[in-house]
This record gives sequence, structure tokens and C-alpha cells, in this order.
Amino acid sequence: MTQHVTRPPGDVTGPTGRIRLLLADDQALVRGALAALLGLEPDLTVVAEVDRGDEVVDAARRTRPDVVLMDVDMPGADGITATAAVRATLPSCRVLVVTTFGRPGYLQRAMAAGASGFVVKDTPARQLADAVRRVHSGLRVVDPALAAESLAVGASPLSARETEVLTRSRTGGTVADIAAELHLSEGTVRNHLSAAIGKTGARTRAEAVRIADENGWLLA
Amino acid sequence: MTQHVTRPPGDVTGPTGRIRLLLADDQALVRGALAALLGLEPDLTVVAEVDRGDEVVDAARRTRPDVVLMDVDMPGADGITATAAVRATLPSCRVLVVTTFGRPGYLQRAMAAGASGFVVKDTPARQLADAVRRVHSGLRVVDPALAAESLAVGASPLSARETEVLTRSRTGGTVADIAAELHLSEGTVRNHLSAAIGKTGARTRAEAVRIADENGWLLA
DNA sequence: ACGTCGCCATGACATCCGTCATGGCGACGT
DNA sequence: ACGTCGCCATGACGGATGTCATGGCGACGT
Repeated sequence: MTQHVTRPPGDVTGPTGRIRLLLADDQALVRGALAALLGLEPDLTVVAEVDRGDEVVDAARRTRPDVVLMDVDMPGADGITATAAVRATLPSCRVLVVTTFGRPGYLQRAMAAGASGFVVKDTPARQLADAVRRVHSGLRVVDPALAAESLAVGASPLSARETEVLTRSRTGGTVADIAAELHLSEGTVRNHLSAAIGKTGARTRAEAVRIADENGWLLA
Repeated sequence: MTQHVTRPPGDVTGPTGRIRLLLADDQALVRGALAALLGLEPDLTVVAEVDRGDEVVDAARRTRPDVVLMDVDMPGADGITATAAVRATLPSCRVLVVTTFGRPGYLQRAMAAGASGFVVKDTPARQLADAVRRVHSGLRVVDPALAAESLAVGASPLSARETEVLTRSRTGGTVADIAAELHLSEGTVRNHLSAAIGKTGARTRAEAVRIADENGWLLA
């Protein structure tokens, strides 16, 4: 009896009016849980799920979703590049990035890649469906606090080489290791590291790595 | 049967037969999503949710759950210590740890703290309800692959001081910083770090931090 | 054409770091 | 009582690291 949900008029049988969703997240449990959560909404329907970044475009081409819920940390390809790929091949498909870490650099790069929204997994569950609806209707959805922090931090001050060198040093390798990987002189590597340390305001290489990582300035 | 549960065999109305759940996870979105997922099961009911480790015991004392779904990474207190606290105050309450990272040390410490199960968020969503039921019935639920890796890696070879020093160096501070924080001599800190580097098989301090972190040997 | 900037490189210097030997202290198990 | 082990400390040594000055190269905008 109560199953008769009040739905926009004109839609009696088919899923015509439903917003079609694609979930991209590498953790099967949260993916399934999000599907269950969003499946409770009468105007939403999950049409596909993937666990790798490089499978998003294929799945989207097959199932034609209206909105993609995109995680950032995924194998195959990170959510930022996957977002760019989706926007390039399916311009009518919106992307809502849902990520664990509210790194300012993630937000900046996601919006630059064409995402329509950016929410962190700290947000209340009931707001997610509304965020999906707003994104689908053409609006942009951005966490206000994160947007402010993103503006305050600004873009990455690191050059391409500096970020690359700093990213490699994340695994704990020595200068000689990095120089060998990048086919550079050891002195050059030390110079780039010194510049990165100065720009980040750090006093150690490890500290520079941490700061850059927290700001989302490092690559995958 | 050893179970002295005095429950009416054919109850149809009240929630008497339902397994009462408490969700502990700092990410509101996945918490709500898990609640939606588990709420679909007719024999499960979520009676409380918390987002901090130091609120689990209070909530459990009020709502008397049968099973606690416990995340590891939480503010206030990590899931391991929260598990120990729950087991100490409410022995009849089982704990199922649900974590993002399948670190061997996490599994070992969780089981030592009295957890009845340990699953990673990579597992399929449909298996979660079964895991809850098994834990509730007194069985242990452990990811087989993770259990094997945990046995292969073994316990942490680091002493208490070594793990403490290594944990502090995670933020990228210098030897002088760590020595000041711990009221130690710089030489002593270097000795502990050297020992930690040797035991982990690393060749750098940063590498030792990474290895120990991946194995779950570091503190919160 | 010129200045600016990023990138690569070299060399030198002060400092920090990792290693080792050595010794003292207390806790623990046999 | 003795040996073992963890913990703290000191001192010394070689190597790694961070900083700086200097220079050359190509791309870019004015």
C-alpha cells in the first residue's frame, strides 16, 4: 500500500524519468553500500558498477548513465583522468567526484577535468542523493569548506620535474635511486628536491613529501 | 545446545529476533550507506551509529547491540583500542572489524583485542550480512588471503621504543625534533632508527616508515 | 632581440644521517 | 646468581643530504 511512491507525473512503468547512475569505486563494499543507499531513492537507479578507473568509459558507453559517481583513488586510472575521459567521450554525462580525502589539489584538478561536483565521504548520507540531483540538473556541487581551503592554498607551486622527483621520493628511495629512475644527475635531483623543500616551506625532504601529499600536489 | 537464549521460537511482531548492530565509522557517507545496505536484510537492524572511537562504548552501553561493525581509522580512539574497550565492558557483544587497509598487523592486533571477525572493504557487499550473522552466532570470520599474509609476515619485530621513534618520524621531522619530543638524546634516537631500519630490511628511514606502515606496525 | 623562466648539470661546503663499538642500568627467566 | 634482552647514552667515522654559486640550453611572451 505504501509502495505507491509519488513520482513525477507521466512516468508509470518504464524507468524513463529515473536518473541513471554509474558507480566507480575500487572498494566493493562501499560500492555496494552506495548502491543500496541510492537505490532507496525512487528517482535514482544504478545501471553499472566498476572497480577500475580504466573501465569507466567502456561501461559508460554501454549503459549511458546520466551521472557518474567517481572515486579518486582507483587502480588502472585515477578518478581525475577517468573524469576527463568521460567528459571527452560522453559530454552529456556529468561526473560527481566522491572521495575520501579532501585534498585541495584533488578538487582543483577534478573541476579542471570537467567534474560537476566534488563531495567528501564525510558528508551526511542523506545529502548524497540531493547532490546527484543537482549535478544532473546542471548545477555544480562543491563542499564549501573545501572550496575555501582550496582557494586559500592555491595551485601547486611545484614545477613538473619537482613534483615528479618528490613523487618518486615518496617510496623512501635515495637520491641515487631517483636519479637512476629518471636518468638524471644526482646533483640535479638534489637541486629539484631543494627547490621543492623551499617552495613547500618544509625543512626536510620527508616533510616536503607529506605537505605536498596533503595538498594533493603529487601524482598517482 | 549450549546457547541459553530464551527466545520465543515463533515471534512475528517485535524486533526480538533481529540482530542489533552498531556502526562505528568516521566517514558519514559510508556509514549511512552501510546502514542502508544492512537495513535491507530482514533479520538485521541498526540501533546506533558513531563517528569516533571513544564514543563506541557509551553508545553500546545505551543501545546494547549484538554486533559492532568497527572501522580501524577513527578519531578519538582507533578501532583496535575501541574493540578492546567493548570486549572489556560488554563481553557478550561481538566485534566485526571492517577496514580499508588489509594490513597484517591490524588483523593480528584486532584479533588479540578480542574481535570476532576481520573483513576488508574490498569484499563483495552481499557477504557482509553473512559475516555479521556468523559473528553473531559465535563463529570467527577472517579473510583467508589476509590471514595467510599475516602468518607469513609474522608479528612486528620492532621494540616499543623503535615503533614509537619510527611513528614520530612519519611526519618528516628531523632527529633533533624526535629527540626533543621524546626527551631522549639524539644519539639514542639515531640508534633506535638504525635498529628499525635493520629489522625492517630497509635502506632508508623513510623506507622503514613505509614498510612498517604497510605492515600495520605503527601506532595511530 | 631580449628578458624571463624552467630544466639540466657541475662543484664545493656545512650539516645531517646511518652505523658501529662500548658501557651502564633495570627487568626477567632459568 | 647469572645470562639475556631492552633501553639509554656517548663518541667517532663515512657517506648521504641540503644549499649555494655558476653556467648552458630551449621555449615563450613582449
